[in-house]
Amino acid sequence: MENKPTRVRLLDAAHELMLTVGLARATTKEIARAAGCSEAALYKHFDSKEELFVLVLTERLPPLGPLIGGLAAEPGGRSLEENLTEIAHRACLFYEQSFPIAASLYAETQLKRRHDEAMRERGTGPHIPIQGLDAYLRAEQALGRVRPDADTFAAASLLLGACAQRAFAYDAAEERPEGAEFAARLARTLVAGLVV
Amino acid sequence: MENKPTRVRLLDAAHELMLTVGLARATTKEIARAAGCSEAALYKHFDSKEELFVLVLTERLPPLGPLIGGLAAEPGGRSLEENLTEIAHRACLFYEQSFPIAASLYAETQLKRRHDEAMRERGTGPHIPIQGLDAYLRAEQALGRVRPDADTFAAASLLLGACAQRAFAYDAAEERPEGAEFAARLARTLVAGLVV
DNA sequence: TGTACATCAGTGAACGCGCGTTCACTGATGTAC
DNA sequence: TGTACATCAGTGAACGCGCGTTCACTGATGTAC
Repeated sequence: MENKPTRVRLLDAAHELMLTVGLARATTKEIARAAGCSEAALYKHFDSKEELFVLVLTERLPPLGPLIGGLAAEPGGRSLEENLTEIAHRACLFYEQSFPIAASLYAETQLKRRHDEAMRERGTGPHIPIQGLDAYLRAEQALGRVRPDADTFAAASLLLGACAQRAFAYDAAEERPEGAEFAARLARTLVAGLVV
Repeated sequence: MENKPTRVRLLDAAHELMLTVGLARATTKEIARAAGCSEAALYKHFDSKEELFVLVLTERLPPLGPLIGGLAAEPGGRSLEENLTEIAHRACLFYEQSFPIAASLYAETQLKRRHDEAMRERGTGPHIPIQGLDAYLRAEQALGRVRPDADTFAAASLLLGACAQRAFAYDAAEERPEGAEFAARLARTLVAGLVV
């Protein structure tokens, strides 16, 4: 198929199938076929189908936490609203990509528990980006660019929550709001508030 | 088991198993066992396992849209922040209950498409509450209780997004924020904004 | 009231199928002397 | 250089199992005369 190593082709194929047909129909037969090798070859590279899935989850889903953590380390720079817009934009892209796969774990609660455990041990997880954004906002607060009595955790939850929900709320609808513009609108609204 | 009709016991059992072991392991054998009848009886009441699942999805998941729609019809009353707190609180409970089941559809994209189609035809779906809250905020805007230049759609996305994300972001963590307090913090932050 | 038949909710046992996994094997490449 | 053996990535065919589904059947209840 391609000239990548078989192991990589198998991870690619599993990832692709999890997105297109879903976890439940991503069978070893289909994965092997998409990777251009035999099912037996799959078992030369991975102990089990479940191990392959866990590796896709931990290796293929891009981390959002570090990205936000970096910003928290050096607040200031461009305006608060500009920084929040960029964070929201990246979060939109991140959730768009990772949500469908992460969500499908709810169909296999046992696999989900195993994955949750693995994330907890590695100190990561879906609540980490919220913590990171919270930390960034507190750093801005220290610089006087955020109101001293503002609830930074609630603000972080609002911004990232909207980006995450965007990934699934428009699946049944015609189309979802475009990421960049959506991010800018969220940031502006969060910064300014609803009343004067 | 209980003295409800068999059909209802089967729906209950399917619902319960979807939550506990997940869609993938909610087999006809287990559902029948939990309902206290034979697998054959299941097929007397439902054409297929998939039909049973679709019925759980459409009949058992409480609607959030109407609840918010009702508020939009009569804005005013208590303060804006109080109204938003109540909406957020109810949204937290709603997503907590429905998210795990709705998410597991991502593991079976074919079943998901069928369910998306059914929702579209009934004029419902996960984006409807956002529209409803948007409409409510515009009504408050007309009353002068929301800034005239505020982005009501962005605000609705922020508030409900945070409530939805709460349902899944804390699964791997120790515990999730308590709903009522979380709702109040979100509402206050959204109303007031981050800068003066 | 008794008899004959119809309807209904439900069952135990079997069916075929597709799944994850393993088996014995192959052909190509590397290595020791 | 030739020979003998080791290693390695990979295969085709089979395995047993659990799944969704169907089959022929049962016992209880209703109904006509």
